[in-house]
Amino acid sequence: MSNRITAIRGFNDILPPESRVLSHIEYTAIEVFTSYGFSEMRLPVVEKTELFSRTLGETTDIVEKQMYTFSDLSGTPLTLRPEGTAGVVRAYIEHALYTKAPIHRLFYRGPMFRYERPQKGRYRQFYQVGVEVLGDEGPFVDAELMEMLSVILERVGVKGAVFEINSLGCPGCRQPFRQRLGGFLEELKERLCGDCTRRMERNPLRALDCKNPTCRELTTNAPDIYDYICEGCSAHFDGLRAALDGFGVPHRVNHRMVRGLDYYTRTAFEAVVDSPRLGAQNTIAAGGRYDGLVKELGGPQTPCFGFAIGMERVALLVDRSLIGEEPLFYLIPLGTEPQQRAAGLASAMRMAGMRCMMETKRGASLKSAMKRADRLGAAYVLLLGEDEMKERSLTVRNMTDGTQRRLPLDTFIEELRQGLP
RNA sequence: GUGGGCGUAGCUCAGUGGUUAGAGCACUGGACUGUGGCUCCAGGGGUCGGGGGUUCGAAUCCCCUCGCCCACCCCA
Repeated sequence: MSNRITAIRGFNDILPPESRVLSHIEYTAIEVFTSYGFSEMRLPVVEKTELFSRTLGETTDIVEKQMYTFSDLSGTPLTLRPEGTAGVVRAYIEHALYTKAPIHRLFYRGPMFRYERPQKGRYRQFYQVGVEVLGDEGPFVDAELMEMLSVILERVGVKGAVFEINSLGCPGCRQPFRQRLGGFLEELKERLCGDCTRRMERNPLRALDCKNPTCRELTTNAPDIYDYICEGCSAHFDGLRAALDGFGVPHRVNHRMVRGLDYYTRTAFEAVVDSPRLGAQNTIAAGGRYDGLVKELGGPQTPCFGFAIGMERVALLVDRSLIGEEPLFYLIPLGTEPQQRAAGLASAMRMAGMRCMMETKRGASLKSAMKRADRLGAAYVLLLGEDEMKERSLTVRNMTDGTQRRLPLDTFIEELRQGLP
């Protein structure tokens, strides 16, 4: 047992029935995305390391210590994608999509990888579905996409999500603010917690997000980004709030919210849920605007907005009773002649869109076959034995209430589909 | 990277120095030879996470190690 090969830390096998929850979220999200005009982009899971180190920021945690980086046999440094946006932008430029339409609405899905210590709602391989709008400067789309996200959450039964929004300004106005904030923190250096003194150099904005009560106290009078952002950014943020009101999306301004990636500009947001089911986590989806990224990667200046949903986190909150399942029909043939006949019947049922399984164990007793049907959660058992064959019929047993009736072989599919007994 | 909790059957766990390590659930079969769930009976299944030590004797005590979970950090 101990020398068996197991999956590696933070890489989980997602088995039924849990896998169904993930599929349900993904399916729902894609359906909603599609209704908002998004199309799928299928992207590689591995990219050149440089793509991430350049776009996410050299000093971000992800780039510094969370990337799965390795060299392939040719010696090229590669990285398992830690997030989706960089790849989308890379592909957008590589295929010159900006020459094909002024605005693109794209979505992606799949696993992301970050080397972190796993805990509830956080894994080394985790799944996201995300969207990106490229070529629209907002702020109306920003709000539209948040509204789209709220629709998805509502459909999968996640209650109590709050949208926290903030403006991070643009490179022009963020720089002075950062400096001013750096100076402010410098003076408090001795009294701030260890984490915050470390944050000061790397990313001073993070200190604003510290949970330590002393730090919170000390930073109550910290400079507010609102006093620094330029007119354009300020108008954009006001526009966003108005648009959110227009869409009826409840939101909360959080001037201290910070994003972990450097490429964000202006709008940043998080969908936050306060629930013990999420463990220490509270963000289930997040995103924002990245108006400078396309240009930085060699494309034309292109304003963009996007977000990603953390599927495992949403899975912790979904209302599982909303995940419906088609009834399962379990076909049990008894004897050689019925067995030969059964394959055709099962095939016809499946063709008609019904979910059907057959007892495949040869010579199994009816009792054990019934037991298997029960365990598989069959809604109905279809019994085909010598008696039935003689009168060209089928015994249908309702596994919930135990009632049975005979239906003719020629018409039973029709009858079952019309009204389930 | 740091801290805490936990590793005994497929799962949930009992057993804290003394025969051959147990229970419930699950699995297979039977009672009930064409009828599941409830009941009863039987059966299969264990390097007690791994290694070392103490002891006449270790699942149990000591040391080391690996793994899982949770939290910090950070994030989806």
